Amino acid sequence: MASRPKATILDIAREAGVSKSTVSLVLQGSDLIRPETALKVRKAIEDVGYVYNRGAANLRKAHSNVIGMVINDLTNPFFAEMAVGMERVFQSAGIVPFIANTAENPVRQEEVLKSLMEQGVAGLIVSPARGTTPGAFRRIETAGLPIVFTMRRLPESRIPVIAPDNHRGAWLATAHLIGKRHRRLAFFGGSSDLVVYHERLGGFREACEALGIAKRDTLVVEGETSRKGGIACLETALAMAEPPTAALCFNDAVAFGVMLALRKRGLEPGADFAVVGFDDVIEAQHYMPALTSVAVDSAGLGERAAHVMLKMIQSRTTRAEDHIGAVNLVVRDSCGPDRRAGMGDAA
Amino acid sequence: MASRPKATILDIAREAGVSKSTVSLVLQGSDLIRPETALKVRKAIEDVGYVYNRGAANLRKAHSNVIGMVINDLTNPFFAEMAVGMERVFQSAGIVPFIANTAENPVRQEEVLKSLMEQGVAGLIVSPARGTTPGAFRRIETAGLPIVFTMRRLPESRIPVIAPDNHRGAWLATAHLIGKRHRRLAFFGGSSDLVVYHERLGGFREACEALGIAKRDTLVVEGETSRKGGIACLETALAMAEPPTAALCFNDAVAFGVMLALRKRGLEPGADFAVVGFDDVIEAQHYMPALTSVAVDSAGLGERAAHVMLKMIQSRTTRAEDHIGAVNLVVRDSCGPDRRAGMGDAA
DNA sequence: TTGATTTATTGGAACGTTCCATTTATAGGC
DNA sequence: GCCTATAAATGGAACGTTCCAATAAATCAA
Repeated sequence: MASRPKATILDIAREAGVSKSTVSLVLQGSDLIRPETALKVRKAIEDVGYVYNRGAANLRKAHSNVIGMVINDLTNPFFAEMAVGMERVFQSAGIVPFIANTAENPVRQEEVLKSLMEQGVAGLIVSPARGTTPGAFRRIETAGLPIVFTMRRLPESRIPVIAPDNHRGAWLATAHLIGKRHRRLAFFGGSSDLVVYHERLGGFREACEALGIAKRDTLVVEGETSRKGGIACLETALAMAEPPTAALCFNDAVAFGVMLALRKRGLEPGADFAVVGFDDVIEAQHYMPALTSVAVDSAGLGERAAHVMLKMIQSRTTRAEDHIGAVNLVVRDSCGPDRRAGMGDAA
Repeated sequence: MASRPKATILDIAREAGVSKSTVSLVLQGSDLIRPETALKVRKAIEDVGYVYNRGAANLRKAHSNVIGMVINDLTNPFFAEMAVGMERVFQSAGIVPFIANTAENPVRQEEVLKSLMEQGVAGLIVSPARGTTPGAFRRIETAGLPIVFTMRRLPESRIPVIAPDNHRGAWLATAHLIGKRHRRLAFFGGSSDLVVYHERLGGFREACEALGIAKRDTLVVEGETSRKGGIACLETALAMAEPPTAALCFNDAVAFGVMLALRKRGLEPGADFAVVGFDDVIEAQHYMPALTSVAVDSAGLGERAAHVMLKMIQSRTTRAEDHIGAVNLVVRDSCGPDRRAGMGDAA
């Protein structure tokens, strides 16, 4: 019961009547060992309740087989799905990734990265926390540790990025709204300290311009990227003199918030006000009404990132191509045509 | 750029013109070192781009400061919240927990546990995967490693458990339904290989019996603990000769599925069929109609589990009290009275 | 000045592995 | 029988820390 001094390969060696080197070789599955000897050793390993000390091994081997995944928000199903996609790939490569959550806190992120590095990880996949300072990854870069970013990029960093085509996604969604006869459009949620925000907002703006929506007929409301943020955005938008009739939301959480706020005001999402989300989390298809959203295949991007990381480790390089994942607009029930525009047409 | 041989305390010592012992002491913040010397050393640390090798340190120190959290399903917001609760506690204790996902796969769980142990974790918090074999944790127990279970318990294990009061929660929810005049009740979702299932179903059964619902008027449908499972459960239930008018669901995901299936059949959840969930995930309050559910405070239980773990590590013990968390029923809009019963009364 | 005491610093062994260079045992060729 | 080739097993140094015991330097009491 009491934790006796834990067994080492020397204990195994004694138990099996061989040398520590032999035990080491058995542990590594070497074929230099006679099968009967290996069997004997394996039995001893069981008997003494041995657990391998990877720390000691890494001291000699230099390269571990653990990879760190640093996620900005695990409670967001979008990032959770991405993490699971990565895990799938690593599992089949015989690697156990350790996940750490930063909760969008750059300080926490710093601690987490430090700890992971001290642990001697072979590589790092990071979805950076909001407000990450540009220098936060310099230590890692100078250490020559393979690292990739997912979903988010940092302003002037040269670290490879695996992310969806935010610009095109926003463009598609905006074009869809315009195609439904909406003429006064809003962009809801997000804040300008995120590169993703600029990408999505940029797509929105360009689509508006290209498809003949005047700048004065567009409204941009920054806000939290959560349901609460969405609720707030809608409130401010509807308080305007000439409120928009449709909104592209920074992400699905914001969109859900907008739909809730509409309902609370007795308005029907889709019929009375069109809303499009971004990310297409699983909940999107289950909401009432089902949410039209830009699908980014988070799990697929996670897998991709994992593959890139594996290749980097294998080829001992610290460079890799960026990958911009395809997106597509999944049209559901949350954006009918602008009613007033419709009526105007018919009349 | 190319990864030069990484710096060690010896490099620092040379750079700063002191001995490695001095560097080691500085690293540990010892007050045996003259402040000016410490400063000099710290500068050298920066200059050579040193990263601490915890593996090497653990070789001597025996006790690491990393804790493993093994979660059965990170994509389930219920478990994600719990994980975040734990993290909060560990963070303020200066500990970085490593999270690993098992995706309800006992084989994967085995790998993950092995890897965590090899890494030399100081303790383990585990939410066991479904179908975990009873012997899966023997290695850990014999190693004398502190371990606690959260949310789920194993049949004959003596490992401490932090879990909600499932029995009472189910009792409360069932009583609520009966109080709403429902007389034919169902229990939807879950499967009997989970202890939690028996606890919740037991609460349901006892409440029925105590409050005068005959066993033949209750229906139990096993199923996946997901939306899909909920949909399937409702289908089979409504295909019965005398279908139930209300259901307690194994968890919220099942409840969401049931509500979706009702809508698909043109029935209104709440008015036409009452549904109660379990866990009270954040989405519950945002659904239409808002879901009545048994709140278990997953984040709180996570925090509790983390505290227990810290205490175990600190007191070098492997035993701890079980903790059964209080639950309470959050009544929202998803269960009106049985219409027929109501009409019968009025007539 | 000398010896005792305190304050800073240091060398060296130890931790549990891996892996190279050896040694020992086994087999084959003649 | 001896020599060589192959197969199997082994000892020892090294990896980067910590920490004890020891030393060196500074301070103090006499």
